[in-house]
Amino acid sequence: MTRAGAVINPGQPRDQRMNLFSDIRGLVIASLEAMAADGLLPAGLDLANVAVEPPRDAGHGDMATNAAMVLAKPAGAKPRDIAEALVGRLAADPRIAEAEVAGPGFINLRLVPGVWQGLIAQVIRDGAGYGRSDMGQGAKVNVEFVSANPTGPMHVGHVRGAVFGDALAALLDFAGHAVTREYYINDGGAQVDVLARSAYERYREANGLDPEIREGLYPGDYLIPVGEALKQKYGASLLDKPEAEWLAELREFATEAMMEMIRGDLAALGVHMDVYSSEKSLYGTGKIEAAIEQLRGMGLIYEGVLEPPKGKVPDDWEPREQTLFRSTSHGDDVDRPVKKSDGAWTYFAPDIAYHYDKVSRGFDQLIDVLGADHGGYVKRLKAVVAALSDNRVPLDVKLIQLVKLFKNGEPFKMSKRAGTFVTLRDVVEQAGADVTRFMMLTRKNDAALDFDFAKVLEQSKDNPVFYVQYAHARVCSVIRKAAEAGIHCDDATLAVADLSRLDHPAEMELARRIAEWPRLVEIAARGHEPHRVAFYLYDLASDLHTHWNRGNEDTSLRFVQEGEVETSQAKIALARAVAVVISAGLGILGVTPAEEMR
RNA sequence: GGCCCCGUAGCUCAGGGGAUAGAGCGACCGCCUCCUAAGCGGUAGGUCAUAGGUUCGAAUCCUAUCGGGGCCGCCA
Repeated sequence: MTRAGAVINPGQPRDQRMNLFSDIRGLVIASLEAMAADGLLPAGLDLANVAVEPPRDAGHGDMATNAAMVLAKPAGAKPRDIAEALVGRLAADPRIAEAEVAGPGFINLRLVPGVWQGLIAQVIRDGAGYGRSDMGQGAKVNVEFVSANPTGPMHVGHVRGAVFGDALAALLDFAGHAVTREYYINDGGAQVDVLARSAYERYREANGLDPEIREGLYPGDYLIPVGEALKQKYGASLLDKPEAEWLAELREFATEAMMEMIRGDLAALGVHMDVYSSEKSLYGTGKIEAAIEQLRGMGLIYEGVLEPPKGKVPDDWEPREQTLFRSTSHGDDVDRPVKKSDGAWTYFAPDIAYHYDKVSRGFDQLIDVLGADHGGYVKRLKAVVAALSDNRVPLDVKLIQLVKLFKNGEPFKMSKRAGTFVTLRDVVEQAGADVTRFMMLTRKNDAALDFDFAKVLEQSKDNPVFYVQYAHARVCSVIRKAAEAGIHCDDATLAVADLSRLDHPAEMELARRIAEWPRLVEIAARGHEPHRVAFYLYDLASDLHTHWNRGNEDTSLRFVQEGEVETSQAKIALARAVAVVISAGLGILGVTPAEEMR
C-alpha cells in the first residue's frame, strides 16, 4: 500500500471546479448506482437526498454520508445492511483511507493525506478562482438594492442594504450567475416635488434672500450647493416666477444633483451599480399603462371596493371604488389598488411597470433588497412578478432589518434636529469601508444589527474584521520572512512543492476547512445569504490562529523550518492556501485583505 | 383583527431534518529565550419560548399558544 505517500489529483482539468465534497458525493452516488446494477439495491432510487457533509465532530472523520439512512425506507432494507455494503465499495477507492458505519447509520469517511495535499496544490493553482461554482449556470439575476429616495445623502440606514446587496451580487457572480446590480430611483413621487421646493429656497438664499425652510421641506445643508449651482445656471431669473414655472425644471436639476451625491456615497462604500432605473421614466411613456393592460388581459385588473381593514378601522375610512389588481390570485391576502380615486396611479403602479420591465429584460431571477418596513409589500410584488412572468421568474425579497447605532455601548437615535443624524459618509470616514462592510454582514439580514463605533474601530480579536484580516496578514508575514531567508515561495513554486511533507493531523485539519469553501459558497449563494461567507472566514481565521499557536509548543508545525527549504515550502503552501481563500472570501464581501497590520 | 420576522449559554449571535447543540463577549485558570501574544488553550454556563403533531430521527418541518418587533387606508 503506497497510497498514503502519493499526492492524489495534483491537477484537474481547467474547466472542472475543485470541490472535494461534490467529488466524494459523486463517488457515493456511483457506488450506489453500482449496487443497484448488481441487484443489491432497487433500481431507480431517488438519490437527491444523499448528502456528503463535514461531520459536526471532527473525531468522526473527514466527511460523512447519510446515504444508508435516507435509502433504507425506499429500498426496503435496514440502514445497517446498506451501509455495510456501501462501505465496502467506498473503501476500494484510492481516495478513501477509512470508511465505517457509525451512529444510527452514518458512514464516516477518512480521506488519504494525498487528497488533502492535492487540494492545497489545486487551491494555489486556482488562486482567486478557487471556490467558484458553476451552480448558477450563467442564469441572469437582477439584484435591486439601495433604491434610496433621491432627496438627500445616504444615511446609516441605507448602508446595510447597500452592503448586503453588493455582497449578494458578488456571491451570486462567484457561484456562476450573470448578475446585474440595479438601483431604482424613486423620482416619480411627491417627495421630489418637496426636494425641488427645498432647492428653490436654497436658490433664493444663494441670491441673497432669506430662505423659507417651511415645515415639511428638507432642511439639510447639502442643498446649499444645489442652490448655488442653480444661481450659476439661472441667475436671478426664477426669483419672481410662480412655482408652476420652475417646479419641473428644478425637480430634474435637484434630483440629478442628489443622484450624483448618492453615486459618490456608494462609491465611497465600494458599491458600483450596473443600471440605474428611473421611476419617473415610467410615467407618460405608456409603460405603466402597458403593464396594467398586460395584467388586464389576464383578467387581473378590475374596478371594485375593498373591505375596510380589520381591527382598528381608520376614522376616515370610506368604501370607494378603485382600480384593483387581483393579487389574491397569486398568493396575496387582499387585492391592491393601482389607481387612486382621483384617477392618479398609486405608488404600486410604477412598481408593477418596473418589475414588468425587469421580467421583459430577460432575467431568470429577480431579487429585491428592501428595508424590513416594506414587509407588507412582499406578497403583492411576488404576485406581480408571478403574473407578469407566467410564474417563470422567481422573485426573492430580502428584507433588511435595522441597524442600531451605539457609541461606547450607549445607544443613540438619529435625529436631524439634535445633530445626531449619521450619514453614510460619516460612517465610512470614521470606520472605513472595509470595517463597515464586514460588520454589516456579521448578522443575518433579517436580524437587527448593533453597530458600535467604538467596537468597530477596535484592533483586537473582538473585532471580527480585524481578526480575519490579521490571519491573512500573518500568512503574508510568513511569506515575507521566508523570502528574506532565501526560500522561494511564489505561487508557481508552492504549487509544485513536495506536499507529501504535509501529513500532520493539525495540518490536515486546516486543509479540511479549506475544502469546505466551495461547498459554503454554494450553500450561501443558494440561500442568498452572504453573511455565511463572513462567518466561514471567521472560522477559517480561527483555525489559522490555532494552528499558528501550535507552533509555539511543537516547533515542527511552524510554517518556516530553519534550514529545510522543501519542508518550509510545503508548509507555506498550506498557509498560502488559507490566505487565498480568505482573500477570495473577503473579495466577495468587498473587503480588502490586509497584507500587514499596523 | 390580519400578514411577515424573531424567541438557542448571564450578554450578542451562528446553526434551519441527523450522531454528545456551537462561537464571541463577560467570569475563572493557564501559554511569549519561538514565523506579529493585535494571538492561543482550558474551566464554568443551555427544559434550543411553551404544548401538541409529522419522522427511524426535530433547535430545525407543521399546528396552536405566549412573548418581542415590523407592516396593514387612494404615503412614497
